[in-house]
Amino acid sequence: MSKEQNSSEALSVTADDVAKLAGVSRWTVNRAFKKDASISEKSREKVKRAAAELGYLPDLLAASLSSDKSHLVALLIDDFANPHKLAVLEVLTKTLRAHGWDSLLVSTSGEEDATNALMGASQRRVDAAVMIGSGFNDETLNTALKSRRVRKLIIFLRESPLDNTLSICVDDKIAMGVVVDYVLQKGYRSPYFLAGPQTSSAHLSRKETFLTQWFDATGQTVAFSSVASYDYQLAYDHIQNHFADVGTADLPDVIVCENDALAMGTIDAIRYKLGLRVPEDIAVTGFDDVPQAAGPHYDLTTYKQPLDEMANALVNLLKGGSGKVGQASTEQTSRFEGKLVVRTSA
Amino acid sequence: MSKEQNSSEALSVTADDVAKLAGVSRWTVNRAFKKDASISEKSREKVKRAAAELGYLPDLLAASLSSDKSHLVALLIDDFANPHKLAVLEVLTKTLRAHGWDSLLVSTSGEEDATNALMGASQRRVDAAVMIGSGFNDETLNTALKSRRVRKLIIFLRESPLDNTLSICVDDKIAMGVVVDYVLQKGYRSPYFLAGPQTSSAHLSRKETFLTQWFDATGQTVAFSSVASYDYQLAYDHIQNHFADVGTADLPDVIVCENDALAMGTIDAIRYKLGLRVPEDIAVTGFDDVPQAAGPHYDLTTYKQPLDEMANALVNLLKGGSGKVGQASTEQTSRFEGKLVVRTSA
DNA sequence: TCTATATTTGCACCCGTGTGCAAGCATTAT
DNA sequence: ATAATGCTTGCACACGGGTGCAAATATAGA
Repeated sequence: MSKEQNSSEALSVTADDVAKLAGVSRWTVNRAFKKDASISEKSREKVKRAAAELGYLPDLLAASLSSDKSHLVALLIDDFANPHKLAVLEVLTKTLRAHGWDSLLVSTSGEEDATNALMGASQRRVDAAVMIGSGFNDETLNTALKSRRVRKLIIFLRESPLDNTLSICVDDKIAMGVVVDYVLQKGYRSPYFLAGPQTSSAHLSRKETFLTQWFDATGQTVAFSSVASYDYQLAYDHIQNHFADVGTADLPDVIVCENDALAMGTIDAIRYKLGLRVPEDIAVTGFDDVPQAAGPHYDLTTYKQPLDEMANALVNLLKGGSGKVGQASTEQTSRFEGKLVVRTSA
Repeated sequence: MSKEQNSSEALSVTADDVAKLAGVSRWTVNRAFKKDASISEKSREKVKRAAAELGYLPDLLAASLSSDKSHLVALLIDDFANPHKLAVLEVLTKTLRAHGWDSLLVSTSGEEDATNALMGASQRRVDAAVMIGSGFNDETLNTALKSRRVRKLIIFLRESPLDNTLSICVDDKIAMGVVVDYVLQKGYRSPYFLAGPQTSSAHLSRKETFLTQWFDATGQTVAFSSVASYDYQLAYDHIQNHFADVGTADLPDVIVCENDALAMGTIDAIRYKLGLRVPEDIAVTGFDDVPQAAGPHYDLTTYKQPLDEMANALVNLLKGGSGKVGQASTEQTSRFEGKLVVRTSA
């Protein structure tokens, strides 16, 4: 029986112990574990062998403390309703770990909590905080920035609304251009745009980009509405209510959704509440390409973001050292180009 | 130093700085931030004010190093395909944070990687490692345990196969009992069980529990099969292939799935490949109650685990208590009771 | 008022590793 | 063989705060 799961001595194997066994100094032990350290192969061999025998591994806490580099990144998420987040988390944690960073996952609820979370992360000396998604409004970011306790603040999957933060996201202009082209080419003429929460910032949203581009191409304005969060259920309810009493002639022929979560709610509302067919009566497009979108039920035409590439960009940013919080730069935003995944929903 | 600080200065505000400003010693500053410390309200006030002015927050790295408590928990996940994981992550991170723990998210791919991940986490002195899900086999766990570098190893959502690990999971016996009762009560007589990966351990799987209980209730054995991972697509393909050439008379009247991911794949295969109806031709049950299960498309009858309760149990375990809240035993496995969510799929 | 007791405060030492420098050693050129 | 050069190695000091104990102060009891 092991109420005590481990022996305490195993945990306290320190570089000194290894040094004694290997007959070298503690610092030589240290160097044996450092990649580009100046140490002879012979010593390294010797140390590694001793370390293995004792089960020694360098203590990252102590290392972080003295080197002032934690190799820790905080991932802040406020919206766990969107299944896309799971894919994002997977890519980010795997990519980061492959490059030597560990991920601190922090879920935040509400805006002021985001600031708390950021402060908490900073207490762990994270090398960077990555805010994933859209629920973080400008207020939050501003407060966070003012506190000045986070080394790097990176907005992931969203255009940065402030000029002193870094941002990694898809190029909405290109993306929406592709969607507009596709929708037009398929012959749809009266689109409806379903957007998520509208932030107060003046930056161009995906919705506005679509509306503008559609207007440029056709001279027509696009009807739209937005729901309070990127939530399946909200989209479902909204579409149902919004189009319940609309005559067939006035229905859109395609509903362009800001992401897949909304698109899936839209499709189900069209089918199960409006009693119409997708895509015959109303077509639907999404954004993200979540796993469910590929299933036979939704079979969603959607725009896929190059997550791997974007994760690598994040690592690059971490390695780069540029882009300190509060430091203005002209390359604050890295925009990426994804690709349209055509399926049968539109 | 003026009130205005640039970012690099702000990061290095230390307890000494606050002490100087407040006119006390560093240790008093420290106590002001500790809950049950012996310190007068007056001093605490004074220190807090000074700390606020400087923007001081105690450094968790240093604290962890010297106190040997990191207040960090590693969450190991190897299966990001299952949307249920997102809900689990949300509950765990929120609950842990509410109790003062941060979460290190580690995604592992493959068995040997799990051991690496565990070692990596131990280098950060995590208070505990929580292995979430099913992909971790006994070999992995054994290796991890042998290394003895992790303080506490907790298996979440799965029965622990070893006797020196802790486990927090749903009581499969009760859960499957509820499912068996429900299926019987609805009049289904020829069930089929679709299981996920079968671990080599001798512990009772959900599948075997169902089979046993069904046999006890009806004297009939249940046909079953298993797929290599809890994956929508695998279930979809498997059901499609398995039942493609089966005559209508030989089809099961209900397919009991080990979790919702499999159930959703099963439903879509039944509808889109076999061309049959759910539940009229074949009913389907799941396990987990993922958000998608509630949608009108699947509208899945499924068994919901009490995640909040289980997360609290985890916290309890971390605090040194037993798994079950308010229970003082040193049981290795804490089993919880969920509830059946009845919808229209069965 | 004075001592007995409880509460606050300060301090030496420790946690385990990184950094820059200088001494030690080996290798090569003269 | 000797000096110049380049690797290796050891070391003092730092990182920021926790712990237990002793000194200092406040409170209570007589």
